[in-house]
Amino acid sequence: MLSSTEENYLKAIYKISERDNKAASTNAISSEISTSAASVSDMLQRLSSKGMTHYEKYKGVTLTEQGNKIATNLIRKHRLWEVFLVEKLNFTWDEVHDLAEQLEHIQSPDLVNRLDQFLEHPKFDPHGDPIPDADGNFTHRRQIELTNLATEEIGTLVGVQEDSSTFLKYLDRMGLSLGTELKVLEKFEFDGSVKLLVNNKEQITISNKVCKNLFVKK
Amino acid sequence: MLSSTEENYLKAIYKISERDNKAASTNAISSEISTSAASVSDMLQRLSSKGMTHYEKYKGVTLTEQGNKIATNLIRKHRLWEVFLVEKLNFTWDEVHDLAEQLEHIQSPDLVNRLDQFLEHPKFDPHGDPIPDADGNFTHRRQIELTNLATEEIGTLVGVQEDSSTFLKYLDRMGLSLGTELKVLEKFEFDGSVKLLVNNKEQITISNKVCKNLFVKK
DNA sequence: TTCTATTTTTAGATTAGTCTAAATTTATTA
DNA sequence: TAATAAATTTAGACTAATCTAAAAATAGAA
Ligand SMILES: [Mn+2]
Ligand SMILES: [Mn+2]
Ligand SMILES: [Mn+2]
Ligand SMILES: [Mn+2]
Repeated sequence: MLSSTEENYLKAIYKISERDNKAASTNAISSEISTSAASVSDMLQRLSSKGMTHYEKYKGVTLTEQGNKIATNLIRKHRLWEVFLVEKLNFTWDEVHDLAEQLEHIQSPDLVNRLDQFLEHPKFDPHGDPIPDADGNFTHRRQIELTNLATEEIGTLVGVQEDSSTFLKYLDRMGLSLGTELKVLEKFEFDGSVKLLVNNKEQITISNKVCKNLFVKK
Repeated sequence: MLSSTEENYLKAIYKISERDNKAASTNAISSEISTSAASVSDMLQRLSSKGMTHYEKYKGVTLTEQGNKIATNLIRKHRLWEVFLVEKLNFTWDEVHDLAEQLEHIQSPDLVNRLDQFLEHPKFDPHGDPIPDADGNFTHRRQIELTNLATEEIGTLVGVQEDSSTFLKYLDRMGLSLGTELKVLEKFEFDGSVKLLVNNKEQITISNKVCKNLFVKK
């Protein structure tokens, strides 16, 4: 049984390895969880002695099968709780992440599966991220960055890269939510901003930075 | 903001003070939370310096208004989560306590009230214990120990003293649950055991120890 | 009231997780 | 390839929470 702290390290390693497709470096973990590199270095040795990670000094760290299983299960719990908070308790999508960060550490063999059943086995969380099943398998979805949509092409918003509260609130203000249909009207080469037709109604212009954080399905 | 550990001390102090109607002693707390008296003594000084308790060396400890508020809110959260687990996730009443012990420490100003709303403001938890409202007020119910029911009297089972899994499972086996109607058929003076008519159907005999753990409403 | 038993507190040590500063290793650049 | 920069690890210290053993205070009994 791992502590919440140890679990958070596993999650960070999982996230970084997936993003960069290589072993997670001490510094990467350090900035991911806002902890000093010295503390991270220390923890990596402990996690390895517990069989959670493969670690060679100065070479970075990867998850063992066991570590991967725990990390995946944490993600499963995190995302299921987010669905619960939005669907059942009517929280908004920008409010649930921090709460899920706490709830994902609740220890119970049964709870997560009962929650899954209660929510009717959702495949995606409120931010469009896939929820792994009990065996750790993710539903894969063909999605592309909005920046890769050509002029006149149409896509449906299915996910976001970032899930900071400020970004999500900005999307709400712009009338953008998961399922929204977007048509690219014009792409401005100057700064990469894009003019969109939203749900065949309003026209809005969003910056390149926003574009890069939106995933659509053609 | 207090740690889970500190919160558990406040809960223990609350529980003991209520039960014994006096300041909680170091030893009482020690046995309540299975921690050495030395550790308790140490923690009591810390809690007092944080304004959570009134503490005088060798004289025991009581909660301040602030400490009381936090303890009451923990009980509120604990019991609401128990209702959630039983009503929504179909856990049995003997499975939920340990999970609620974890869930009660989730920090969120909003969560508990939304949960309360989602559950439609339950007044009692699955063990018949009252759930305090947002202001800390408990619903009081006139209930008596089953041992105080005379022969031929009828009562409805509304609560249990103990909520250990073994006791609750025993009650399940005997066909006893909250709401069950009980008629006292015979009281055996020899060992204090009692013969009951359950829901006007079966007859069972239960020990004095069991009797003392059951609350009924006439 | 005085001795003894019980309760409580203090002293000193331990573990997890963290930090800063210093040392070491690896990577980059001239 | 040698010097320098960056990344990583080690050393040493701190806090929260715990323990055991010892000291001190209180309560109970003779
Ligand atoms: Mn999240
Ligand atoms: Mn999410
Ligand atoms: Mn309980
Ligand atoms: Mn209960």
